[in-house]
Amino acid sequence: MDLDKENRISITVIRRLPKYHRYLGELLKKGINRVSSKELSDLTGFTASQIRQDLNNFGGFGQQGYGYNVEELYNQLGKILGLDRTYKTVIVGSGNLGQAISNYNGFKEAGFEVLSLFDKNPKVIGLNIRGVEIRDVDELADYIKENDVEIGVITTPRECAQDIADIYSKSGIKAIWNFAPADIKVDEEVIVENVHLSESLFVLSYFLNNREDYVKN
Amino acid sequence: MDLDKENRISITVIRRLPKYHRYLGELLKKGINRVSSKELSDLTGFTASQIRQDLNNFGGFGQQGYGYNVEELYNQLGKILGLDRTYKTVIVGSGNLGQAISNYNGFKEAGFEVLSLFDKNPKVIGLNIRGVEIRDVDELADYIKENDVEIGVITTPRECAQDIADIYSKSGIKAIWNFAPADIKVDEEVIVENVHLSESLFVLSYFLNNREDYVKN
DNA sequence: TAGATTGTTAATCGATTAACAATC
DNA sequence: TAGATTGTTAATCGATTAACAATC
Repeated sequence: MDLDKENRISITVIRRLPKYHRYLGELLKKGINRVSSKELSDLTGFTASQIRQDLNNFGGFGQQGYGYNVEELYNQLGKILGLDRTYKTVIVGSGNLGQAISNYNGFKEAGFEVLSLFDKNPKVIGLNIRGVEIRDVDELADYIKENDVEIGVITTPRECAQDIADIYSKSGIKAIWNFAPADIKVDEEVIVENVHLSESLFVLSYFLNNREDYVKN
Repeated sequence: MDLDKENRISITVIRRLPKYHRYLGELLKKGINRVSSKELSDLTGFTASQIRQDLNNFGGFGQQGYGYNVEELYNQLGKILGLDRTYKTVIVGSGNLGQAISNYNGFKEAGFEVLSLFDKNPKVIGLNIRGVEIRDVDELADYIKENDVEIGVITTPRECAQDIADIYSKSGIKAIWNFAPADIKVDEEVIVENVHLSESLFVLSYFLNNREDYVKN
């Protein structure tokens, strides 16, 4: 029997965690310090039963007859998601999308610090975007090693994505956040999270043309 | 028995369609005119059995002993996804993310035409971003009605998202592509597709800290 | 104590995979 | 015809929901 497989928490559970975390953060900001699975269900749209199941994968955070302590659960989920530390990050592709990510304060607040942008266009190399310099992509590998960069973002055109992924992979980066509409191939140990915007738009388009298949959530 | 429910194609199937479509487009560009479910499996990472099941939800596009005709399947999937026509689109929030979407040729090529950007910042109203004007958000409702806009994008900060969603909803927009980190509430008949970038990043962060749970795909 | 709500097991539901007859 | 590969049914697997004892 494969114990790893037995204990592994399924991806469907993990993808719900950020939403719990977000709503708990909102409750916390409102000064609410207690929440039941039923109330979380009303907020998130997931069933109360599912929420209790999900959370119990990581431990018994609740208390019978009471519910969950908002602050504690928020912090626990933050820890589970790895939001209790910071991550050195670089972005390759300094176009609008790269800049959008670089400038977004929400990521910085969550611990994702963009050290540098990279591009191959000489016209933009050297520019400074709200305090973040654009460097030559030729320097990427060295920069990653020298600065212990852990996360690499790809916001280049599709054609360049695999090349950048190769550099990332060889330079020992731990995870790649890929926005290019391509499925990049990397070494086993590198984690890849894709954001395929076209796919999302096409799903929207599908439902626009097939309303009868559309169910909220 | 609810026939609607019986016939409804599940969201998990629909979310795989854009990937099939993308790889078929690549095969087509390479001049390959025939593909088997086994070959599509190697490309996409889904099982051949699943691919055949998925496609058969929409009709028997294949031929025993032969496989699928690349061009025909590509066109059929495009039709299923609604990519055989164009969509009038507006974007509210003319920051980097809004501009990234407005400028991206891939969406235009797929039929999504950005008519206008909108913003509430007087400093940017009137500017022209690669041929797309930034208008005052006060004109949004009228503009949508006058131009029969079908799709509205939200690339504003979180705080404004619900307000924009309300305007969209009241103006008769058919679908909202939401990038704000909030779950907007709209009328039943409006389709909402969310792109929650933080959630994607947090999942990446989870796997970075829990490698043993990471499985490709 | 009585009421509320969790943690957890069992039941159900749905999605994926396996298998193979049909047939090109 | 022989080989290949689909379309489709049945089997398996996994995820969600229901139920309720435990307990705060």
